[in-house]
Amino acid sequence: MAVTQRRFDPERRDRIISAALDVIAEAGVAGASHRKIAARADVPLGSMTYHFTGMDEVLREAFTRFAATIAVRFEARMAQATTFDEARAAVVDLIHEDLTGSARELVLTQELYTLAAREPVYRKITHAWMKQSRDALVRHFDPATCRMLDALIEGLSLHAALDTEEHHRAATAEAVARITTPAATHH
Amino acid sequence: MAVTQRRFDPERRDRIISAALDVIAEAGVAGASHRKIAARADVPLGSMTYHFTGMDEVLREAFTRFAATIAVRFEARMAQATTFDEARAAVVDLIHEDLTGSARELVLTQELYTLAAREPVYRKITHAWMKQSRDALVRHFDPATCRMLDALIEGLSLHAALDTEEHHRAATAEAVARITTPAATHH
DNA sequence: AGCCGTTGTGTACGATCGTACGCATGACCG
DNA sequence: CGGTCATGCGTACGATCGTACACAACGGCT
Repeated sequence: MAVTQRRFDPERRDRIISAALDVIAEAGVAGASHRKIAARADVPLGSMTYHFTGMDEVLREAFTRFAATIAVRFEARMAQATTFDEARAAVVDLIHEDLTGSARELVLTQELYTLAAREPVYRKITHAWMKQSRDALVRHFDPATCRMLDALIEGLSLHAALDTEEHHRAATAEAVARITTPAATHH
Repeated sequence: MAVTQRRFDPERRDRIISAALDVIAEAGVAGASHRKIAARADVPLGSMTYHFTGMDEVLREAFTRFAATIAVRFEARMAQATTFDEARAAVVDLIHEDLTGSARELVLTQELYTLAAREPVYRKITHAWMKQSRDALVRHFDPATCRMLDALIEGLSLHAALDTEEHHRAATAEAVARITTPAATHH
């Protein structure tokens, strides 16, 4: 019956990972089960244990892909900028366009951080993500500033996403301007 | 005989909430169950449904208490400062002493944020927390700066906690100095 | 063409979950 | 001092979970 196409289906594994991200976005890591993910990916339950050693492996691969996706967009956004001012503007765009809009991405990011807070394995993923972000920034700013700016982006995005009142671009731009301006040395 | 004191035992409810925080810190919201929490609090399973309508209520009260605890410490730290420079130093201390050290608090914070990212009910808790933090800052900085500084604190704490390499106080101090120094106006 | 081994699937089991509900227990009042 | 009723507990049930394992389905080799 033209049905199964069982051997050599590399797409199956990918579909499971995508489905896992969907399920996690909707129900959280807490609510993600082999059964739900299998149903969402339209694969039999047995496929889960066949393709993955356990839920941990699914989560690790899912979040690795997720982090890579976001990081690539981050890099693309920063690569467009050529001048210092454009770089600053790009950061503001990044916070307001990319990192704030989607509830799905906010949720997935937080789920990942929660895992990373508890288990070092997931921290590798966040660490790679952070490094990739800083590498995208270092073309425009000095290394020390990159760290501060990266942290500021993180905080502003999170607060903008969780806060009820709207955050204005002007305020973000001001914050970015400040953090990228060396303070007068004093002692 | 002063023993069981079944009626009017307000301590029981509190113990359950404390136990819930312990369990969540260890096993995450995902791994927290009525049974585990009851066992940890040394109360019968039936007490869970008796004192709370469901897990949601337990989580809400637990995280409300947690957020209040952290916020109070935040306020205490900031209240010690009298001058502008002391306030800046207090912020640096806050990041390095209070917010980075404990794995338990990192985990609980992230678990809360994850819930807040998905459900508005929990966002009320984070919102109140953020407001309380900003109120503690506003004695020393202007409102706009408070928002930026609050976001910076969030980002720096998170990155310091998740990053493998050590973050130095000097870098934090520099970031705080920058964010609390108005940028030269330009247009 | 027909066997064979790899690849993938269906199912059944034991554990654990939240919740409902009947009953013990002790406080309070007459 | 004893009856009554709100308070709190033990237990049992149905649902859902991850996983093991027997077996179906096919490509390749002779």
